[in-house]
Amino acid sequence: MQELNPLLHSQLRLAVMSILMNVEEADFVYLKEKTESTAGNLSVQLDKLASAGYINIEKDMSGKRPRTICSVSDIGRNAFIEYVEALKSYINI
Amino acid sequence: MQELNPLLHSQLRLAVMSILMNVEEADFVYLKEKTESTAGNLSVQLDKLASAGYINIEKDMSGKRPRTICSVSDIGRNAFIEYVEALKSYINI
DNA sequence: AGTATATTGTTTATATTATAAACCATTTTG
DNA sequence: CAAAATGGTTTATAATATAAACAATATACT
Repeated sequence: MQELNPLLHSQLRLAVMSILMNVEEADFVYLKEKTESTAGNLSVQLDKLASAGYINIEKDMSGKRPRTICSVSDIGRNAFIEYVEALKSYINI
Repeated sequence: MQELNPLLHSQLRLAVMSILMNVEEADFVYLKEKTESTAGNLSVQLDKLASAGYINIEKDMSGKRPRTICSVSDIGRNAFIEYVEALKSYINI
């Protein structure tokens, strides 16, 4: 059986990646609402994805309020695709 | 976003369920080899699946060596199917 | 104007989970 | 008979996810 990338095999991180795979970019607040997560949890998981190079995080302080903008990187996109392939071997689709 | 049943969203437990979905039954040794897990880890995860009623465990001591035989229950089968459906909303298949 | 509340996060603490190490009973092998 | 293998379980440790507490600024209220 193939191994499931542990970084992606987490509900919240998978949700974030899933969203980012389908949009150019998404900010912290949007991700928080979409995933229905707490800010703390989201913050931690975004850091992990960024540390692995799966997403790019840009902190924009130019506006009145801080804004954290995330987008998936090529590495992240490939990892996600590989994860999905591995997953398919568990659930027969 | 739908929630992913935490009991199934674990690599080893998912692997076990995935195997059991496709066979009548499987014993401890077979599951251990297929999943390449340690005995301790497998023992714990099988217990969890059994506690949730997802699998039936029959301990056969009739032979020379003990034998632990597992099979998926109806509850487990339904939970697995639901899990897969939820998962599909994350990875667009 | 000054205080209260909301926004946008981060950091730290706690609970849960997964994993591995240690152990036990029996059985086979040399 | 002693040593190793089989088939596990129990307990300890490491990793992870989650939540609670905190901080800095911005907006709203009186």
